[in-house]
Amino acid sequence: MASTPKSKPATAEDVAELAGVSRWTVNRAFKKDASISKRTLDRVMKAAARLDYAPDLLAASLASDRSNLVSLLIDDFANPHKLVMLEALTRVLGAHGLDVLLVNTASQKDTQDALRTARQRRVDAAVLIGSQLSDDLIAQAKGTDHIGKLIVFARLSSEVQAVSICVDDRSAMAVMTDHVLSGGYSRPLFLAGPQTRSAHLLRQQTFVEGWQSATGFRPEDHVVGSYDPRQAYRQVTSFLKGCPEDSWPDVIVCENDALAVGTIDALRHEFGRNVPGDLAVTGFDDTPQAADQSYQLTTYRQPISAMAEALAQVVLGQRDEVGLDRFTGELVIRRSA
Amino acid sequence: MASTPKSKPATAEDVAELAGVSRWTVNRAFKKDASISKRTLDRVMKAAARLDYAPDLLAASLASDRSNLVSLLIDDFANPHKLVMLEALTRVLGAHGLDVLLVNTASQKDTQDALRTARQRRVDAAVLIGSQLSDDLIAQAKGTDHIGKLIVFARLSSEVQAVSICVDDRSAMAVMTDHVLSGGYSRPLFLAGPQTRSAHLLRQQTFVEGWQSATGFRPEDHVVGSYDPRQAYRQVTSFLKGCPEDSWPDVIVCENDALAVGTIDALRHEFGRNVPGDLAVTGFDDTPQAADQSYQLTTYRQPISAMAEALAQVVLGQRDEVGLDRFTGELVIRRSA
DNA sequence: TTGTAGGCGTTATCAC
DNA sequence: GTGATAACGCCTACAA
Repeated sequence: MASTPKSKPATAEDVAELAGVSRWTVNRAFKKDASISKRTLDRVMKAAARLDYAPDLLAASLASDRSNLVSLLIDDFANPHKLVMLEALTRVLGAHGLDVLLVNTASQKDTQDALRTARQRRVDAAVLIGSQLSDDLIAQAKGTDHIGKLIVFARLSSEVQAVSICVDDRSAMAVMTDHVLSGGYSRPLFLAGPQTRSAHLLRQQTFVEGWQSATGFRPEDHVVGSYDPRQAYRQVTSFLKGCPEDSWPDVIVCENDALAVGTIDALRHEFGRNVPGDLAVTGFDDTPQAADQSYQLTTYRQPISAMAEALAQVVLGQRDEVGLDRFTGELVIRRSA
Repeated sequence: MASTPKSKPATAEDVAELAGVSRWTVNRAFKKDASISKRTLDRVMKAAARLDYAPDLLAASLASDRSNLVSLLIDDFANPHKLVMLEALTRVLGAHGLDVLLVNTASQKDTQDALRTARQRRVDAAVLIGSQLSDDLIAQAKGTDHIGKLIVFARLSSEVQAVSICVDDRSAMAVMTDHVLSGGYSRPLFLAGPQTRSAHLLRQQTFVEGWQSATGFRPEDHVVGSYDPRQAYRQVTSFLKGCPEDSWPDVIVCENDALAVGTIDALRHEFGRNVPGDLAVTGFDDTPQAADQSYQLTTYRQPISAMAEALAQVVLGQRDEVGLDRFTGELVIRRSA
């Protein structure tokens, strides 16, 4: 129907000719401000429709130095929460006219590459949603200076070159700590994810110190190598197998839901324990699984959509970059603790 | 360290000047064939390194009409299997030098938009990983003709404009049917996902007809509105509540794991049944969850990485487009059936 | 409101 | 092997 199939796409020039105007007028017609008369605009749009014309974003980016592209770097696809974030980010950024470049940075080299291509594609921002090594990578990254903006999403970064968009881990974990304290448990265990930099230990630190100052006892902790439910399953299993029966925890506070889900499974299937009957467990993130009847996980829900919204505004330069690491979510109390 | 921070990125021109060659030589140095003398190449590369130069992909795409960009359209983030696909696709395409544009096409309008921007960004291919409406959308889509390639991934499409990369549903489901038949069940139920076009009914049809021709009985079926474990949970619950006790199925064959997981949860938590003790369940996809102790789901594993590899080759024009809808995976037998 | 230069940083192609 | 010319399709000025 429209235009000539199999041929090259129409350009502003073609439309201009058909509409009887200059091609600059055509380009203007496709911008929001559009200082153009209604009549010519109509004519242009009609011609454009007939030729199935749409402005070339490559040429536009090249000329304007704004790509409306954001690249998302993810190094961990084992945590189901990543899918939730991707959904929110693509939805919200898309609504703002920003396209998303998704990059799998499973290896360190990949992250360097990703940052380099991000620059080569002139992305307006590179967003790290990685769990691991973010800070080290940012610090090392060559060419970081030419990337529009460097943003760490859903994780606090201590790197000054980057801006963090995340919840206030300290206050979030304080709320969780209070809840756990009110449960009357006496032997808590904190299950942490991969240890990288100091900023990442905030949840653990907040819980441990909060508990200690309230009870006088310093909780145990254990570290899992990645935010993967299956790995948590294995590590929790071997850890608890090494624990004398009488020194078992009665509540396991996990750094996030991925760890919590693996923990609950291990407790059930490796040790035949009930949650919360024999042992309580808490998470962080409120992934879809957390709400399942099988888990009914007490957790903390981050305002992902609002955070994504903030990200969009930062990228578009419509928002001040202060307070972005102070988002507040809410405690979701279910049956697991 | 390198170059001048906060300034604009270096161009080939800058490097040329520093290396004492012309800028065309610089550009040539950055291509694989590189018809260039070793000495000048060294000089150029050294200069490039000093200036932290990297070719501008926007300009390259504009001039060459190849963007090395593939856009992935996803309309359903509730199915955890999507994360597995995204991991494989980003990993494999990335290894081939293809970047991935991720687009959330939750609404029909979004898909049209996505296809349009795909064209505007001159993607080399648009890949639909949607579960719903793919065919209708493809058929309606304006501007489809200007998109390098239109590919439907992990789903058979009957649309001629698109090429499907997927397993042979018929043979895959035949294998599953045989397995279920050998289990000695007598009242199977097929749980299907959203019904769209005929191609999508292949698994159901294969199972139903296979069972019928083997036993003489035509299995019941039930339809779930989306590939969402939680929705499956609800719909299975209400469906079974309407079933007289004596006409309950003894095996539920699900179109995929998302439905199977929701089904198992519903059986356990709404009806107190055991799987496979009281009832067997099968899935399709072999998502990570399927391997969990909680489910131990018998399912069918698609060769996602190989399919992603094929996709890369098709996009790069290195592969014939035949047999792409005939991939073969393997039956994964666990405890659920 | 509309038209005009000049330039964005490459690639393709042809000279040397 | 290297240099040069002409696109690629648009945007930011500025002039009419």
